[in-house]
Amino acid sequence: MRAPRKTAAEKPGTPARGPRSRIQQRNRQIILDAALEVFSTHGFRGATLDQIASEAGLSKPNLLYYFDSKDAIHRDLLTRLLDTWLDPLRMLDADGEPQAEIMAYMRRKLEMSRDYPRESRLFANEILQGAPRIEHFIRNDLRALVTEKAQLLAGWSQAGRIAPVDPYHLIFSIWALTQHYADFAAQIGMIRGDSHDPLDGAEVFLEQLYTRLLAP
Amino acid sequence: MRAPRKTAAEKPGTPARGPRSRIQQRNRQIILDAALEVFSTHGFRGATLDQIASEAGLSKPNLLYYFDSKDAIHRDLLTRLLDTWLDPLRMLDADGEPQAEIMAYMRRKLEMSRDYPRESRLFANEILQGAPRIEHFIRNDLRALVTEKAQLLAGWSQAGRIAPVDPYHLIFSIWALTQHYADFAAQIGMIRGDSHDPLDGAEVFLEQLYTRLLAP
DNA sequence: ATCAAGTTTGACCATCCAGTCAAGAACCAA
DNA sequence: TTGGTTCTTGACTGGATGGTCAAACTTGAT
Repeated sequence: MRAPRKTAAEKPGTPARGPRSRIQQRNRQIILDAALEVFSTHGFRGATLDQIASEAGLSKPNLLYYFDSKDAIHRDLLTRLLDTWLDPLRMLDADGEPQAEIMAYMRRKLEMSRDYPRESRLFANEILQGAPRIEHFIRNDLRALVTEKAQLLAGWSQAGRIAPVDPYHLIFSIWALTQHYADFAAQIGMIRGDSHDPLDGAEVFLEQLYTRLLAP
Repeated sequence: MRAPRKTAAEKPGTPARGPRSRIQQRNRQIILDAALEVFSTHGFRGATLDQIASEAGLSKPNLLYYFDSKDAIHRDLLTRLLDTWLDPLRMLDADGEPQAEIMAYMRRKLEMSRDYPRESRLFANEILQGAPRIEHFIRNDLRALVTEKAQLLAGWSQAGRIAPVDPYHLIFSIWALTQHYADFAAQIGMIRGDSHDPLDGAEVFLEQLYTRLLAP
């Protein structure tokens, strides 16, 4: 009776599956959205359940009716995030035109900073703290994907299809440049004026940068 | 008797000045160093006085003999950091050779990521949270400096001495690319292997990048 | 050696906060 | 309408944490 719809498939640790009532689905979504807002700006320890509850317009015990713990909410957010975090890089196509592929990857990452800045900050917070909760993801999934794509990039370099560049630093540079617009948005806003869109001009600049960097 | 050497010059808010005993100087330094370690990885809320005390090898009440509060330690760290945070950009010389000046600025920032990664992460944490404690610094000091240097860069662009680039995004790109190696060091380490120096190859890559970007 | 000032700490307090619980309210199928 | 299920919450608990304090210890100038 503690957790709703407790079925065999919903053991703790197993992501909750199966059908949920409309109220369940709606409130879980509201809670996750509120929690994303709070966790992404205050970090895990800095966030309180009361803050999240207030942001969600629900009572604190009510949150804990839908999620087992503060940690469970955070874990859920991270899990959903990581599921899609790799997609842009995964789409880098070995059969495509090298420059266009890299440019498209950069554009996809920039879009993520524009459309999901809170997710980016949640991730940044996690890395800053030493990535304690996603270490396995980085060491396994992310590492494997980066290694694979770095080899692809290295191949393009050696074939003279792009300039000879260190493929790892090329990937890191795309992460750094695109995520900066989400993670440091507060700073950029204060410098350029808060009404100014932080990403204004970013795409043109980054296209210019990578066009010049990659030209063979 | 609560605070040591309480003189008129040491009102709260005023940075403590005047002579301090050797023990004072030594222990304040030890505390600040321990606090930097803890704050930079766990953030302000995530850090506890017990953690800092343990890291410093002192008792918790002893910390509070040297600093009025947890907040005061954090404020002290930030103040010291901001004092030097602007220096690399400030040194960008209007009378120098444009490309060499920008390259030297990039190198100075990269050096800071190498030599002071904890300070970089402390700063990053603060910005992620919306920069509540350093808003005035960013809106005033940093904003003025960036505006000034952006005009300098714009002048160089218009004079054809460097390629025509958006000066603000040029500055942001240097921040993003250099600070990434400090702020996301954990991720880089997990991908490239923890024994590998995260900054290995970074300087060469960034020189290549900015050489190609800035060539008129 | 002496003693006043500076330094250290065990014990303590007040608050905050994650999580519990039992009772009540809303919902829905029959 | 009825009765069981799902949802909601006020009141509470235990532990963590920032901060206090008085007493004890150390230091150094005389």
